Amino acid sequence: MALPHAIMTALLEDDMSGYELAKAFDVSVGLFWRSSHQQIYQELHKLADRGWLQCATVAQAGKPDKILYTLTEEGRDAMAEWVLGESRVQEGKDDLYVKLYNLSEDNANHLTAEISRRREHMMQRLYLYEKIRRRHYANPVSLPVRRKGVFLALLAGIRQGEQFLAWCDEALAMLGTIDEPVE
Amino acid sequence: MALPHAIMTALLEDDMSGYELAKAFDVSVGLFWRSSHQQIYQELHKLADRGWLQCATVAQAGKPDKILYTLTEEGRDAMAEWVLGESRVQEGKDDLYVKLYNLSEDNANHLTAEISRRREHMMQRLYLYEKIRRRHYANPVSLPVRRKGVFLALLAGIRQGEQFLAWCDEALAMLGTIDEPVE
DNA sequence: CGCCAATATGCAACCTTTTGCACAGTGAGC
DNA sequence: GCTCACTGTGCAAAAGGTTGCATATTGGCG
Repeated sequence: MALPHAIMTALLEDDMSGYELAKAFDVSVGLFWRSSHQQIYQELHKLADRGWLQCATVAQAGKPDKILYTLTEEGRDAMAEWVLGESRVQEGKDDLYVKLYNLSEDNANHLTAEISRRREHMMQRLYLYEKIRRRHYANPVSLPVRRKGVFLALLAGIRQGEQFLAWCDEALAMLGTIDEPVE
Repeated sequence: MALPHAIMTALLEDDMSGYELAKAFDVSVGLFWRSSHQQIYQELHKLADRGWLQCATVAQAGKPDKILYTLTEEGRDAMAEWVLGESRVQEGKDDLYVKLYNLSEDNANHLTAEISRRREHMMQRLYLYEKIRRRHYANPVSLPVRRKGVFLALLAGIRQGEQFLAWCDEALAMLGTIDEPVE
């Protein structure tokens, strides 16, 4: 289970509140381990209880108070240890492919539309990836070690995305040859 | 949630028992929606209660009795309806990438080993995919409609797998440039 | 006969994730 | 003053999934 570690990863460099964390997630580790703000708040409590995070209420000008979380030494140690553990192969779960097992003349149009939507969604995702890449990882060879790891994760996202677009095109071409049912 | 529908998909062509289903899963829909036998047995009960499956105890020679499940008309209707619904984009969750966010000299060797293991695992998976492809989907254009859908799912698996292997090689090359810490 | 492996089904406890809701402070605009 | 949007935190219930155990039949091997 990686959520607590994904959260601590986000806190490696910056102290953050739950709200900030939830937003930062959308453009960093969260790209590889998504979760909702409810889950994040809950997990932050657990991590603080375990002594891996420390928290402090901070007053802000023009905004409600926030609770700032800081990674403790114990937290850093736990992270280092976790990385050295076994990680299980993540098996895919995507109902799009289950639906494809049920392809028929009746639903070919619908599935075509779903794949188009997925394609569109992935294009946006790739646009985000490329923006991050250009901004922070233009020259990967010169990066410090940790950032090289982040770059590799980003690269995996980019490659997967590009591959998915190509598959969508193949799939759409094939689905285009299926005739609609006569009414 | 697609588990019930993945199960019904597996029962589209053949009636099966929970045990047979669990095994069939490993080489068909289960490739895209994995689940444990416990979950399958549980779900079969629910589906039978809902009237989407019918069950019958069957005596066997040389083996314990089994409970054979058959898709009902209601079940088929529910499937057809489900395919036409919205399916949400499946966000990836893989701790390998979270771990890469924590790359350091201390864990580079470990992560190299993990990626190698993943690569090996994916090679085996691809071998299975290719075996299925050669055996059943050598000439996709001539397939009946439903089988074309299955082929497209298979193709997605193959493409994703090949892309992953290529990424592993890139990652391993980059990790190879990181020096071990001096003891 | 005893033991193991394969076939076959299932419960119960637990953990994780999702869903829907609730509350409260602040600034901007009407 | 009212409403809206954004910031900020959280609970509670339900659904989904994992882990570990329990049980029973049959056939094969030593």
